[in-house]
Amino acid sequence: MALKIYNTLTRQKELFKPIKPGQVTMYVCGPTVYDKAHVGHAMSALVFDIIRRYLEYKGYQVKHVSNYTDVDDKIIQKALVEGVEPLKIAEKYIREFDQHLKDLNVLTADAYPRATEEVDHIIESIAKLEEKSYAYAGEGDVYYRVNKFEGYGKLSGRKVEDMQAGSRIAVDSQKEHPMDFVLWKAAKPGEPFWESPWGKGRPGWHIECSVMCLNHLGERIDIHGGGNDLVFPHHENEIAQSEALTGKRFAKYWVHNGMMQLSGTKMSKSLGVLVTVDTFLAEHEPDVLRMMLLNSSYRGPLTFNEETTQHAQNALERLRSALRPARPQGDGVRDGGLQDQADTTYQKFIEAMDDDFNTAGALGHLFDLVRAINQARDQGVDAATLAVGQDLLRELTAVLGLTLEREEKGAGEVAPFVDLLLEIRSELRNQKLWALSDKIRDQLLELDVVLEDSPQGTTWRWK
RNA sequence: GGCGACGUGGCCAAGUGGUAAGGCAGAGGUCUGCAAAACCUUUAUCAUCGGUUCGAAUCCGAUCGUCGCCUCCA
Repeated sequence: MALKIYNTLTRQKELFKPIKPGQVTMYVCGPTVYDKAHVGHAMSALVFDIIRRYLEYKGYQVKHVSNYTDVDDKIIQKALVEGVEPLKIAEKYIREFDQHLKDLNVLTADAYPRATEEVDHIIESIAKLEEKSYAYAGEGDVYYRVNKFEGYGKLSGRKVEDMQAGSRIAVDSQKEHPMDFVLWKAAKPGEPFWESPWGKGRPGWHIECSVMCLNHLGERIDIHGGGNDLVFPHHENEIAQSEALTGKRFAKYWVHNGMMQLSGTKMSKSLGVLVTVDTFLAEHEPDVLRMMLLNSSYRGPLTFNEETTQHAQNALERLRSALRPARPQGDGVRDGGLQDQADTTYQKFIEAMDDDFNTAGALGHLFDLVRAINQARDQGVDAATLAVGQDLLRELTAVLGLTLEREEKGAGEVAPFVDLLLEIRSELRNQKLWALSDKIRDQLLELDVVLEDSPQGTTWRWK
């Protein structure tokens, strides 16, 4: 079976063939750290986490790098307002984001480079671009000469002429052409700066990614990812820079995730329309967000609201229902067709995921397995038989990054006491003392312990 | 104005030529002392119009609508 990935560059699904067999290099654009992260940022991280997990599941060795933009206008502005060093601001939000990634069960990347740590390399690269006359300086700034790069616009499908027509681009007097973009920004008084051949200044936004990519992953990479709002100009400019520098095709597959929508528009920091990761995690478990993504296409927009969140929570519970143990004193019925269903599920899961990470389709197949497992349990199969389905479910949900089995708060210590209560309640029920036995059930529920009676006995679980 | 994505049941959503997966919600039922859970049954002709075809949600064209990018943005 072969994996296909939608490539923004060619606008079609392509057979995935990494540059080096068995190995994948993946660079994902991370956030500019000037404020708290919102669930849209988390979405991007989660999408590429799922992609990475699946690639690894398929046996690829993945080298994953994701950056932080830790110097730019907004960070400087925020620092000014708060009266602290810009780097402190960046540091604070990087730490927060790191913690979010951990909380969201995102696998740790091989490197998290920061712009400010690579300034030497950035300067070298700009100088090299200048040498090759892809760049020119003007009053302390350095610009990229867009018309010098032939393929400019190939990723976003625009033509330089068309964009000129749109009058939204402010014409900068230093620029030879309105579409030229800044590689190096001269420092204004009070701004952080680094010494360079063009004077004191700092890197422009686009160059850092080209340079960090080059440094950490090489001249050519397999997958370059980010939100689809980065296609233009950011990724277009990265291509222009990197390919001008190396003379080689930069990224083989450009992968972009859709935007998180809130009340009909893109969730965005600048618009102030957002739900922060903190807010979300205060009310929901991390898997809920992941579940929302899994139930839709990573490339399309994703509506975020109370309803879609609740749906995701409920769907998660449904997956978990399959992992409940076999009935106590099950009569040991064998099979129940679980093995067949497991085989089918596995095959269809792979098929769906191979089709440009069709997680919604893959989930659908997992739910078929869930039903089969629950059916088998109802039929009274023994634990070993049930495990055939459950083990596969655990394996495949793990590929998606879901952690179905939660750390139960002190379950070990509590269990004997709950079991004792169940024993007493069982005796009460035998004597038909319903009021008392219901009281035990109700009060345990208040402590988040759910009792479930069945003809074979009573089981309990955490709510 | 330019470029792009999309429009499937109450909601989310899969499905790219042969008469519509799955989840959530709803209804009915099985089980149960009751409840919960689970299980069973049940709810669509795919934005609109036209075309191609023996046959289209699936291909082509037009229309309407939604969203993104074109300025910082995951």
